[in-house]
Amino acid sequence: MLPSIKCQSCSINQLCLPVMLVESEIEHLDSIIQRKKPLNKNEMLFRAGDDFEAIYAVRSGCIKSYTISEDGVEQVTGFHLPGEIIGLDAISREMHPSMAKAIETSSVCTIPYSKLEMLSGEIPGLRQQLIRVMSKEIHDDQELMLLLNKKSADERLAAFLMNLSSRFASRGLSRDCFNLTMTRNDMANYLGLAVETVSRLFSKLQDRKYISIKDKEITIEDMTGLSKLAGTRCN
Amino acid sequence: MLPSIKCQSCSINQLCLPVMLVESEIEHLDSIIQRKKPLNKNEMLFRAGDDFEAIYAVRSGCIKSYTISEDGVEQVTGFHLPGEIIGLDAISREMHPSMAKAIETSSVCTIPYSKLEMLSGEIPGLRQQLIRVMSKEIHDDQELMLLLNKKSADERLAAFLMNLSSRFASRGLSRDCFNLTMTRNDMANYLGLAVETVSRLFSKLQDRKYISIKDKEITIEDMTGLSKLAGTRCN
DNA sequence: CGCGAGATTGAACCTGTTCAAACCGTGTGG
DNA sequence: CCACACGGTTTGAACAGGTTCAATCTCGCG
Repeated sequence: MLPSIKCQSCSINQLCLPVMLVESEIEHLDSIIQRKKPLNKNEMLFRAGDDFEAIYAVRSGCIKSYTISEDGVEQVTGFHLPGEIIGLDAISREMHPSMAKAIETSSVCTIPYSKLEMLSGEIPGLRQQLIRVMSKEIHDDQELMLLLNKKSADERLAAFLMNLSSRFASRGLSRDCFNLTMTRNDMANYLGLAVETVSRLFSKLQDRKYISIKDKEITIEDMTGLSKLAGTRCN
Repeated sequence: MLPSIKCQSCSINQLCLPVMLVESEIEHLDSIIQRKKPLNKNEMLFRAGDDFEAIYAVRSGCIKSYTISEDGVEQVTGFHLPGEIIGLDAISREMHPSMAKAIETSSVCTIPYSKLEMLSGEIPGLRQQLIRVMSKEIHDDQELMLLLNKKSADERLAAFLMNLSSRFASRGLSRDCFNLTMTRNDMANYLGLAVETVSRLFSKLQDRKYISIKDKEITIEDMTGLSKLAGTRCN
């Protein structure tokens, strides 16, 4: 518990649950939130089958969420950046159907759901924001389905990079230079491709001067080109 | 407006928003719901870009929801049976990002969102159920992503049929004999396959006595076999 | 009867997978 | 301090699942 960190002063509170709240309401929300010590790389936040107690807001770092099918195949369902909420898929069954793991040192805010649910009865703005966040997740998932179902490997990777880029930008970070903290494996899994394919595509995108990569750091050299690739083009 | 139809007497109210409500609350909910005349086959319920006014509950028939990407490619995102709620992806942007069309004669209940939002401040059970429905949709979408990303064509079709089967069963209908109201094209699109592939797979599943098809009516002859196919197997 | 949308079947093709090998960087223990 | 092991990445070559294109079939409907 780190009492010094509060929603009121959190740099990303405009991306998170407090968006529509006034000062006094934020204080109220803040009072139910628990903040534990940061998770180390590869540490689990929750596992499939765990009782549903709380939803989580990413404060820093990056959390990977994924499911495992009966036959043991892993499916990465998302990479969550600061301000994003995790665990919403657990509400309906009161049990986590998916897992969440830190892919780099990350801190999260724990929001006990029963308290949030009560509070949302009192604060209309909180209720609205929670529902908006869920609605956005539904919408984003549908976009992802389109991506996975209808696009070629090139388009998928380009779209993935553009998506990351704009999410970093909306957090006040650079839109054309950022770290790819996840492994090639995780990316490939998320995009429904083989690792080898992703690796080849990175090489190709570099050859064609769309991007350049140094270690984990990617620089988008030709944003319009890449976005065109993500959209319509086929090769 | 058909005043004779009410949530209180609706045969599927235990699958719909009223699940957790007591009689008086259901009445209240019912009072804000509008019921128009049924939609004909191929009639649109809403279009992408439409202002978000309401969410919809399917009462009878089947509604297909789908998106269209910038480059005009259609992606079917779901087939909605009675009791299911449509339009939840529109809340966050106050605009419909997707389309919904009746694929057979269907009736829907229109639930004006501003009124629902207000009512959900007064009725905790309604708020909870709305959030559960959204949570379930998030979860279902993730399962679908796994299906599209990690499974072979055979597994996809088998899983699709099993999914329909169990949804019909939970509506008190036969779990092993039902109508496939959607076209092969829609199924293929939804599953991320070519029409031809779906057609071939149906033939194959019939040859191997998993199912039999007569016109639009499918009978599942070997439920355990089909579910095994949907799960682990590969050919 | 004949038209047209949807469904089925066949055959060639292509994108992305799989298998295999090598490479690179980092942390660990002798 | 170096050797080595190991996870992650890259590259090459063969393979396969599903697509694409084209032709035919079926059925409902004017």
